[in-house]
Amino acid sequence: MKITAVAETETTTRSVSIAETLRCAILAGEFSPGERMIEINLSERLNVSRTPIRAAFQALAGEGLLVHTPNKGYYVREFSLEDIVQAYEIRAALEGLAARRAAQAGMTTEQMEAVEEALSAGDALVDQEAFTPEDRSHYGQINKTFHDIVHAAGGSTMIRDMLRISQQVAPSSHHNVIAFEPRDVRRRHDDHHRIYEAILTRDGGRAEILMRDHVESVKLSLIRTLHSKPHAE
Amino acid sequence: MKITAVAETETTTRSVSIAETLRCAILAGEFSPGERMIEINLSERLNVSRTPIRAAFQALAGEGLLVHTPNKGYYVREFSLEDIVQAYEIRAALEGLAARRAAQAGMTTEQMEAVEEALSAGDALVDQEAFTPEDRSHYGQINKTFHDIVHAAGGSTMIRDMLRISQQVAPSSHHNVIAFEPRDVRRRHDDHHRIYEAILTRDGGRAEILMRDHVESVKLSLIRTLHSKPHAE
DNA sequence: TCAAAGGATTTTGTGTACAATCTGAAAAAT
DNA sequence: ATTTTTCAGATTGTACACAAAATCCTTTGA
Repeated sequence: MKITAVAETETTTRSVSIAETLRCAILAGEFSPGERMIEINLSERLNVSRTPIRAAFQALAGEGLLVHTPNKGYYVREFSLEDIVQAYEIRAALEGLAARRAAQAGMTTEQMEAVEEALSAGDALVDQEAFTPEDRSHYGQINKTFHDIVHAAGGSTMIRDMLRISQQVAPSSHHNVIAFEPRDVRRRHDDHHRIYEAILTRDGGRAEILMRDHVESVKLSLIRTLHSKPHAE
Repeated sequence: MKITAVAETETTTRSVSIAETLRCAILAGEFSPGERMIEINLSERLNVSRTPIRAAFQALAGEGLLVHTPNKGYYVREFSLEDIVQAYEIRAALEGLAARRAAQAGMTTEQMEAVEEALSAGDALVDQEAFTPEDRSHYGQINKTFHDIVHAAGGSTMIRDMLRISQQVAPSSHHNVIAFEPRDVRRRHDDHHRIYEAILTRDGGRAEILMRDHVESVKLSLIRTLHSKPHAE
């Protein structure tokens, strides 16, 4: 039998790992929106030449995290409030699509178990009077888990790519700013239950409508919040 | 195969103009899906060094026209039938969203005039018994005009970016392959009238539903066509 | 004949030098 | 004082050389 040399070292090129590094740094808010990304600057900080830095910049520009202006360079993309609202609209449309497809295709046993675990954990959390910041962060994770599983179950590669891009639009700073009243969180958690139910019963139309409205409600919360204190930045 | 080089205007860099050149070449089908893009090869044919070629590759990879594998290079992305179907689903969702937003926002006078012109031109075309290939190509342009105006009226920057990507998925070869029966064309042209009417009357919900179904119907045509002659390639 | 092994060739990844362009501040002119 | 001009420094764009990795082809062994 033919055995090709297996078990390669974790060979990733510098360009790829630097792109990963910078992606995390940008998403963590270590660069300000609109900030210019100076090649030689990062080249020194990361101990590589400009070449892999440029490659990483180009990759991140393709993902929409940086914007490029010829002869001027790369800048951290800044999102207007309008951009963020639009991103939620896109997410609503695409996550609705993914939920419908998930209902049509069905979930694997592992996915169902993972969703049920997330739902139970959420049940325990929202059953409190008030939320600590840790609770909020924890619920954020649970929420992400739920949506990720729906994407995995119903999202095609292309849908997931586009969802990833539209999710990057709302930077973490804004995400946390959104005032998540306990009442809103309970309502959204209840949405999760209903969406899962619709998927289980293979009701694609209902899953889609529920998911769309679920995501739209976050958009509306955002608009409401920023409307009541417009200059809260 | 001859690549028509884009004119080197002084206001843009080589990387940008080469990306433009290659984008057109790929969309025109001058490279086969899955084909490996060899840097030095193109570098000689276009009389530049490998550096701007690499930059162009990276940009095109960001747009989804090429895929990159570390240490192996860039390949022309190939789309499975499943990919194409998924792209139509995404388009249906996003174009529906754009139509709703267009209805909510309303159209400018110029946009309305352009749509009405496209609709009239279409009316004249579909009123025939049979279509020549020129007719079909002409109708394709009219169709594109209609959708572009709706995108312009209702699509945010982000929606339009994503639509552009999902429209690139179905290469021209496949596009033309789809058997557009006169009956289907007439039906779709009628859809355009109704969608426009819904936008004019500011009925966002109706505009969205009609547009979604309109795009989905193309998807279904495609599935039907490829099902009846599976190995028509 | 076939498959594995090895090396030569090709191709991509990276560093670096230099050219082209932009930026910002000081100097000159009104 | 304000605007324009100029120019030096900084930054990006491009070419090229070399290193690292993959690919291809020949050779070798059963």
